[in-house]
Amino acid sequence: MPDSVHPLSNALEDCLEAMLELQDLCGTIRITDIAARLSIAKPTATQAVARLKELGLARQETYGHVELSAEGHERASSVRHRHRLLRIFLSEVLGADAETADREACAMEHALGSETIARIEAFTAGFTKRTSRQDRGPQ
Amino acid sequence: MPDSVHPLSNALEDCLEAMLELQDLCGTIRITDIAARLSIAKPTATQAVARLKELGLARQETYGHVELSAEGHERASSVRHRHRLLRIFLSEVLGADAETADREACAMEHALGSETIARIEAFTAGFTKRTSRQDRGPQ
DNA sequence: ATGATTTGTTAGTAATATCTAACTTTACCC
DNA sequence: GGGTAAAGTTAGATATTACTAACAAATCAT
Repeated sequence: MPDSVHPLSNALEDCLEAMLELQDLCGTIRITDIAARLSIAKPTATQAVARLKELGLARQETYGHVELSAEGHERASSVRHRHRLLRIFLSEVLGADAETADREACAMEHALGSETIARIEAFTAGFTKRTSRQDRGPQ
Repeated sequence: MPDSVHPLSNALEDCLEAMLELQDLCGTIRITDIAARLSIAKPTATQAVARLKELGLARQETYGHVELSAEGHERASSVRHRHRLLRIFLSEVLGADAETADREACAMEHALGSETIARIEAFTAGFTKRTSRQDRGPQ
């Protein structure tokens, strides 16, 4: 492991998450696409990637394409997991509309520790089961 | 109204909240106490208050004591309300320990819109009622 | 009332996250 | 293959939030 569990800023976590999504969606990660996805200017994306490189979470040779390191991929997956979970919680459990759920999931994903995330996960799972069993279900 | 609903940064919302608590606890608001409550250096507190003054949310004559304006008080109350609600939600509904609930409520309070806050409020109220009616309750 | 303590401010620095403008590379097309 | 378009970088500026060190003002206690 390159470095212990340095906490990342919101901006860097968002960048990692965008990178993972782009990886899965396009097969490659480009500065321009990161910038578009996060609605930031390209130089801002360049700089964020530079920081992630310093932290050992990304790799890129100048003017080349960007890659997540193993650790970067892990961190990114964790962020994405939180995001998805919170989105579901906000929409399914609380009844928020899709757009609000996504926006606020993105804001919350940086605020909660893994313990709380696990609690929300369990709670959401229970809620969904309870709710989907319309009236009587299996006993 | 001095200014429309300028969104405030987390730091400024935290400052307003601390000021309101100090107002209620001590009757006065001092830079030193704001700094202590937020665990920031005194010059940082001075600076935050200066910004709040510019925004019409606080009043203070140099070296004098600090006050919330009517609008500042409103905003502060809103932040505190969110904080308290989220703390209850995290501890009562999700079962987080008191310390975690408070810390993460403080982080979440800046991330959620009033609509979502209202949803959490309703949900928590329902949950508490449902849960406190131990087994049978009325009917 | 004066000297020491506490409180508050100023000044200067740093890190983060932004931006725009200008430049350099790379890629693509004919 | 050479020129344009797209992608990426560099440089320089700004705002926010934070700090420490040094100073000024207010309070307090004897």
